[in-house]
Amino acid sequence: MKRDMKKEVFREFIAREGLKSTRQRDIILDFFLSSKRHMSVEELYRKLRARHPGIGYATVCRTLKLFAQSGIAHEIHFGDGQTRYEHLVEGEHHDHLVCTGCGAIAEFENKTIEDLQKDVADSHGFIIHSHKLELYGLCAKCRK
Amino acid sequence: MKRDMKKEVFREFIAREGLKSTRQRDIILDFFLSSKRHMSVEELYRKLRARHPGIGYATVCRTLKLFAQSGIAHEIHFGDGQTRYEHLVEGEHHDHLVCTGCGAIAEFENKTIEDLQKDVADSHGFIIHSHKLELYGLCAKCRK
DNA sequence: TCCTAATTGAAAATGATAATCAAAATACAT
DNA sequence: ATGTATTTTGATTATCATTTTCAATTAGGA
Repeated sequence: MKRDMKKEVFREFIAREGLKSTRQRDIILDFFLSSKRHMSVEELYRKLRARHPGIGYATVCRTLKLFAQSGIAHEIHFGDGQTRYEHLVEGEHHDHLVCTGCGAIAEFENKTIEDLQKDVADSHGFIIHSHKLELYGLCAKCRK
Repeated sequence: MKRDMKKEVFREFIAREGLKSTRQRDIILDFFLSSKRHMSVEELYRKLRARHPGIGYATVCRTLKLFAQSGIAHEIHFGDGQTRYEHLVEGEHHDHLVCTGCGAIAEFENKTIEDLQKDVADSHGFIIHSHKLELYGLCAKCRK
């Protein structure tokens, strides 16, 4: 399934780049893939540390960056100074609804919006490589 | 016109909050309003400093934050670790096209996209307070 | 003018990430 | 299995943009 596919993609990335497969990378990858999406580095480190006290913060940072480079994860910034990573299969994309009340994050995709973005870019002579769309507000629970 | 209106809005903000009108705030406001949009704090500080050597970095940071609070400016983050401010009249809104080649920034507005965003939010039970849409790619010059 | 509270600028603190570096681990050839 | 060159690790230190601190200054009302 998807999970093993990502592990395979990362394995290939490691091999292609001449990097090494290590105990720490395996542990972090397993933990990352079985965690909820959109975890901040700090949060992931804290939770991982409870089970694997030996792993350093620097290693977690480095390894998450590698996940992003390999294409199995994506780095996201919501403007709160925390870097978050979400696991993601290559080519997949979605945008975020962020609740400013409780911090909940919902994902969505909207083909029409993406098409309109392309139109906007065209009219300015730009070629888009990536985009970021975030909607901030209150979720159903918090708006009460 | 717009420029004086913003100065007036800020003046009212200062009064309402029980803050004081100072020489530094006046200088920074004038400089900010007559500068190009999307300046980073560092860039603004550097240019301001050339004309007014006495003003400290901390004061510039603090004052720009006040501009944002008063509603005459908006804080933006493009993910490069630099905070930028743009001057803006209350209620105005636009999104950005960012050239990853030369750093050029173009602005756009698209009512249809905004409407679709609202639809998305509705379908998730969210109420949107703000949003961020950034398109990253190459501008006409850099794509050659 | 006087007085109190806000503001300033310089320097130190913060907070998240990145770089350094000696020690440990890995991959590969033998 | 062993050696060895190379990469990786974890602890520590550095970085970088912003914030905070704090004593000195300044604003604005009494």
